[in-house]
Amino acid sequence: MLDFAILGLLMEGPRHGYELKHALGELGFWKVSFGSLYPALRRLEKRGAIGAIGGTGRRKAYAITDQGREAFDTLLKADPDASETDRAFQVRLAFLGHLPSERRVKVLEERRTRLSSQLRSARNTLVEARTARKNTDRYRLALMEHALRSTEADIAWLDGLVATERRVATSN
Amino acid sequence: MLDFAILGLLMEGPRHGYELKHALGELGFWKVSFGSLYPALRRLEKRGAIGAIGGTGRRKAYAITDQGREAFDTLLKADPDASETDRAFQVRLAFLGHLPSERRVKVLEERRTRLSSQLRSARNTLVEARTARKNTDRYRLALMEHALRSTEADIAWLDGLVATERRVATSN
DNA sequence: AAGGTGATATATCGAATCGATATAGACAAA
DNA sequence: TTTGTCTATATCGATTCGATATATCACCTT
Repeated sequence: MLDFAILGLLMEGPRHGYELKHALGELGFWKVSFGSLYPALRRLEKRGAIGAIGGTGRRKAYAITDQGREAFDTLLKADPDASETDRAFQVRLAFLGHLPSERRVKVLEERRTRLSSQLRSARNTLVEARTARKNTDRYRLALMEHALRSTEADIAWLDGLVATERRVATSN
Repeated sequence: MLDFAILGLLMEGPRHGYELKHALGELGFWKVSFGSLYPALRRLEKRGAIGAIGGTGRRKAYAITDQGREAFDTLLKADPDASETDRAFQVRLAFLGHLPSERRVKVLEERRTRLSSQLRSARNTLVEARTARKNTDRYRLALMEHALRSTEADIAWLDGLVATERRVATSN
């Protein structure tokens, strides 16, 4: 998924490593480490998906190649399987604009389905943990409740995104 | 941190691997993989922090040793440095009950400080991204806004925990 | 009783990622 | 000049992940 993210960012123009790290970090959900980033750049370069173009001084700017654009498209269009990570979804979301509108809604709704089922099982676990007989630690209960509420918030957020997407789509 | 989590769970009694995985998963923030868990168990066993006690049939139950209890205590009391991961904090929180009340409040407030500064920089990034001249993609803006709101929610949650902790502490 | 199925449980592999650290140029301040 | 801070690339060892293999147990069906 880091490869996908790098390709996505380079779709908008050349960047060097440090810039890519910051651009990813600004999205708010992934402070990628140098130990991941630089090896990934070399991976992509070896595959011919990106190419180093001369940067200023010590900087080493990379640009996406035609082959890289193809790889990005493939990853973008591959429909996310059920086991997709939170992070994988967020990366996908960051570049969702590259997909046509119907596809976007589909991605969002699949994610919603997944979160809903997570929510259901989290609720079950929580009511169990609350039974006096288990006597779960206060802080652990707090963690469970917080995770549950975060998931609820995520679902509401997704609903908002779907609503916006439909509104924008029909207004065209 | 996985080691810490395992030790913490074993503080309450012997468990086998599968149980540990589920117990961690139920906390809602970490679905640890077998590829992490079993090597961790062996790591801890080699260090003498845990010991295998005969489990039923195919199960291999582990119990914490005196040395393990010491290791747990050390990790518990080590004050978290600024670079502590989200996950590290959550694990710490899961076992915060083992600390005396004043210490708990300190941990919570340090975390709050950290999140506040994250929030500030996220806000700055967001207003920048919103300027017309940058013309940031809609979904990327949505991600940034969502991350920001999640952080706000986390802070509010922490405030609640601190309030509860103080209330409980003074009522004793 | 025999066979099938699904949940439980341990184990291991290669790859991705992390966190820490080293190095060094650019630029500013003292 | 020296000192320090920010930018930038790079690499190391350890951790964690995701996938997969394998075996056992519990339960159901025939």
